[in-house]
Amino acid sequence: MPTLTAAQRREQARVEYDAFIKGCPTNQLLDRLSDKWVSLVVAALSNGPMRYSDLSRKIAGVSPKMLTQTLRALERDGILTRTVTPSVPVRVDYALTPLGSSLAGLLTAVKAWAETHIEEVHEARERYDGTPG
Amino acid sequence: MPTLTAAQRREQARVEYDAFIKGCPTNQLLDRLSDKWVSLVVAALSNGPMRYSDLSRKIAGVSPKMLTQTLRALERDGILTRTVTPSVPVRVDYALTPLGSSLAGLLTAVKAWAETHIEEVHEARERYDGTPG
DNA sequence: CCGTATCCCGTAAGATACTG
DNA sequence: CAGTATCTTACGGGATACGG
Repeated sequence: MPTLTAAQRREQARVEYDAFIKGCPTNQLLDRLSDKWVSLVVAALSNGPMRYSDLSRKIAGVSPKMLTQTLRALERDGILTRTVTPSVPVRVDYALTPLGSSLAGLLTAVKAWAETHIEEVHEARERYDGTPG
Repeated sequence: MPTLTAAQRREQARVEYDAFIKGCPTNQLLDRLSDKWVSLVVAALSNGPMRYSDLSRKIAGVSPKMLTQTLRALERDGILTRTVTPSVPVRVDYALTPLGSSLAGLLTAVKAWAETHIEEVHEARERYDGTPG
């Protein structure tokens, strides 16, 4: 392997990395799951099906755009189902699939971890911020 | 409660939401954890301490900026420690704290979920993409 | 070797208005 | 009610060069 610039090495590393995650799709999915709205939507639905307006109310501050975008992505991945009832007005229900439920369990565990350890994190931050140097 | 515009209601909802996560800091931490680089760094360190250059090699494609930024944030939150050995050249080791290790366990579980269910996700995507309308 | 500092750009995502 | 369409803006994040 000849001499490479830092940029070339980084580029090559990225290509190898991309190739790697084709065989080991962990990082692809981790990427998808590392999304604020995904966590919130899945957590919200873990208590049972919800309508679009229910979700937009529960996940306060979410714009219709992001909510729809997130719901579509999760539907595509088989995490949740979208059920349209052609009444007037239209009614749409979102529910976790069994696949989604199993994921919700893990995200709930992370949520519980946050609840349990938030004080330690706060103390760590004060310690860190208070350190002069 | 008087009539509010959609914007006003959204604004108010966001304020309440912010107030809510002050008492229930779950979402704050979830936000922090919902980061691609956080997941990768914590996962990388779950096998033991690593030096800066080790991390930048293992987490292929990461720029020095993002790596440092992520490491500092996690250090501040007490997730990992940064140990400088004043040799020449300088040596810096990063290691998970017990707090970080407990988190790593959960993230590993999510990672395992991804590995287990990636095929289902792929099938779901093909089904979704193949659906004409 | 371990970063910091700077520039810069693409895009994620919020606000807003409108439709079936 | 359940979204779509459009504009705009902030900022995440990459490239690069340099300092301790």
